[in-house]
Amino acid sequence: MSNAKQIQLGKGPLADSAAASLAPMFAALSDPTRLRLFDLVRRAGRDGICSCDLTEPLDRSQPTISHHLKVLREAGLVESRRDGTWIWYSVAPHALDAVSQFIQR
Amino acid sequence: MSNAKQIQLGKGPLADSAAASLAPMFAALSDPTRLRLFDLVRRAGRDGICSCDLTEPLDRSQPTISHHLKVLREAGLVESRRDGTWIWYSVAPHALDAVSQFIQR
DNA sequence: ACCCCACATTGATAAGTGTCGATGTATCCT
DNA sequence: AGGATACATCGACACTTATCAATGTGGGGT
Repeated sequence: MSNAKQIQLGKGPLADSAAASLAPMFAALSDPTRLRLFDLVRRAGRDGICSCDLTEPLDRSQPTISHHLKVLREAGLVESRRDGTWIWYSVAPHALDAVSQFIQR
Repeated sequence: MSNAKQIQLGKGPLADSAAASLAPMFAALSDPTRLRLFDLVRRAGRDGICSCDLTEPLDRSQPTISHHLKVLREAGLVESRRDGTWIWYSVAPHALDAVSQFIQR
């Protein structure tokens, strides 16, 4: 199932509900560490990237990375897939569609 | 003079400095009230919109709106122009260029 | 000079956030 | 079963933030 929210961006002023749905996505990208984290995941493409390969390049503790990944996941920007001991993260399909739609409008 | 930061988005992983420059822009849009505020300013086009016309539709106090406008201004997203007693806000040129560039990359 | 209006700033408060060490949990291997 | 590894959760801390009432500021108008 998809975690993506259906955000209705009509032609009129931005609705209260649309703003409430959009804001968390921007919030998920509002931290430098999380931005780089998302960038690393995105670069990994379809296969995704193992969480264990994210801790070192970002110079943060394992719990901190885990926390940020959770934020990205709950914002619907990334997905996780379990593979034995490892967990692979990849960009959720249409992750940035709503954001992109708002930006160019 | 322009308040826009020159953000270098190369081909490699998102640099620490780029993330640090980009994050505040996302942060400026990470609040529902501020999102709608920015949307209202953007809809006003070149002429801009008076601050006094923003308080009522957003259902927030005057100091709160003033605070949010300051955040948007310091993020380089909007500009202000004084006209007697009133202050007119408009979208800064190329305001969302860096954000847009990051999104589609 | 005076008052009114538009807006900014201050101070306060409640809530949220980034970070880490410690601990918990799940999976694999032997 | 027992140990090792990958990841999540908890608890704590310092810091930030969204909000408002009260107050400050600065430009008209009379």
